[in-house]
Amino acid sequence: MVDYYKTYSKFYLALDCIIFGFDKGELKLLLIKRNISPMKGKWSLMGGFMDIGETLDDAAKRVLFQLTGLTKIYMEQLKVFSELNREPDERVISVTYYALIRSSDYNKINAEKHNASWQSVSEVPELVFDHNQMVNEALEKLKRKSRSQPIGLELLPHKFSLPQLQQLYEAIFQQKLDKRNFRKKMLSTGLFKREVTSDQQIGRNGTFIYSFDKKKYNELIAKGFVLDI
Amino acid sequence: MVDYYKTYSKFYLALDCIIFGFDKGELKLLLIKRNISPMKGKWSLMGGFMDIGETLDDAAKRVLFQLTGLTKIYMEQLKVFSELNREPDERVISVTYYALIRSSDYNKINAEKHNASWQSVSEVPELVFDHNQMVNEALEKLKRKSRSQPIGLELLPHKFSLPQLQQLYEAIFQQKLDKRNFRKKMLSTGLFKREVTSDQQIGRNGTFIYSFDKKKYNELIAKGFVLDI
DNA sequence: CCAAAAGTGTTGACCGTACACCCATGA
DNA sequence: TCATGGGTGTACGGTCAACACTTTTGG
Repeated sequence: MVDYYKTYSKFYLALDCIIFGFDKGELKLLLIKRNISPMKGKWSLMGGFMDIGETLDDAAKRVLFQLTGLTKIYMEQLKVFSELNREPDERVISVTYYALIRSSDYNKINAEKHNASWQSVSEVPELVFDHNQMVNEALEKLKRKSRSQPIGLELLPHKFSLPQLQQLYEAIFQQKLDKRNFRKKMLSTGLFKREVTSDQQIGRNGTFIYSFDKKKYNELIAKGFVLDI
Repeated sequence: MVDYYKTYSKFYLALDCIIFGFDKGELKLLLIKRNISPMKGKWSLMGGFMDIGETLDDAAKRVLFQLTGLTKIYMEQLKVFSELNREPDERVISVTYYALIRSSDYNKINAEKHNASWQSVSEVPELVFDHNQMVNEALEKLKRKSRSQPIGLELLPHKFSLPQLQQLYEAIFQQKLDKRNFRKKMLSTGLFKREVTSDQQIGRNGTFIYSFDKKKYNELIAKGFVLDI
């Protein structure tokens, strides 16, 4: 029975993570300078190889943890890349994941240790292999998904201002939005709770702080609600 | 250099195809009764293993061709399934593709040879391994994508009537639609050309036949048009 | 005191939705 | 002749988009 499998080929399986962040009104990517061959010294996505005994999701989490030290990060499988010569020396199939990191977690990342740095998505450098293509696919997916679901919130701190939220969507969709219409639309969902706070770190005095009511959101979703930003 | 890879594990890579069709107002799946172990005699998606020297897209096309004899079929990568024990005897990572087949191509398929048969998506039998989960993911994807893009048209003959088109969307979205509003919306896009035809095969006499203007659609898309059915 | 950023409502246009009857055909 | 299925238009309500001024604060 088991012999049945033996006629088939086996492949190396890699994971590559497209790690998004949002800071100072800009959408960013966490990139590393490779310190291993091949392509040592070139800019690259953070990646790794899959081990026996873990699922792809596990492996992606592990790779992200190695770079950032963070757990409980929003991650989602994107696409598999399998072109014959995508890596020069060996046939490697790469499964991509994209991850969304809150800027409030930035300082926890030991970026120097991995030669990692945040770079604006509007100026992505040339990356190794097919990594630029991976980044483009991830950006498209982020845009598409942001239109119908509030995943963008995974990029903001748990408490945020409406101007911050608007900047985020402007960065994702790459277009200016009308302030009054944006506020109206967001607040009309009833999913944003205004926080009573004396915290002055977010914006200037007079700026209202909100949090997202995830519980209420899930209840609405269960009733067939569609966000549609 | 190349030794660098040698510390990593290799995996069997399988392809599984979720093959949709549309006939007599019903959305269907092409399923096979497995004639090989493991799970011989059980219902299953059509699948196969990836070979050295082909990409995943190539392999998916090959698998689909083996079953249906059809080429130039709409196919898209869906998701990778990698649970540790998803197949009982060996660790196999499976990449799923979904395919959309026009009912006018049905008769070209030599279904008996592969123990294949079309079954309604509303009555999917119990399938081997995690194939039911694959089908559910594919259905969700088909729904989501149909809302913004006319991929459903890949399931219809090139010439079709508006009632046919409406039935298709009703089958995909699992809900009744208003006839007049549906027609208005579709025709207002200007993407459907009424054909002058004496062909009586589609519907009854008096039924207008349309075709989709793909060229015009691509032009509109390029200008930022979003279909939004 | 001046520049920059946050807060706040109204209106007109457009789109989505609800809804009923006639005609032709085939059983 | 009757049941089935295809074709057709209007009116109401709601949502989206455009638009300007005041206040506060930090430099």
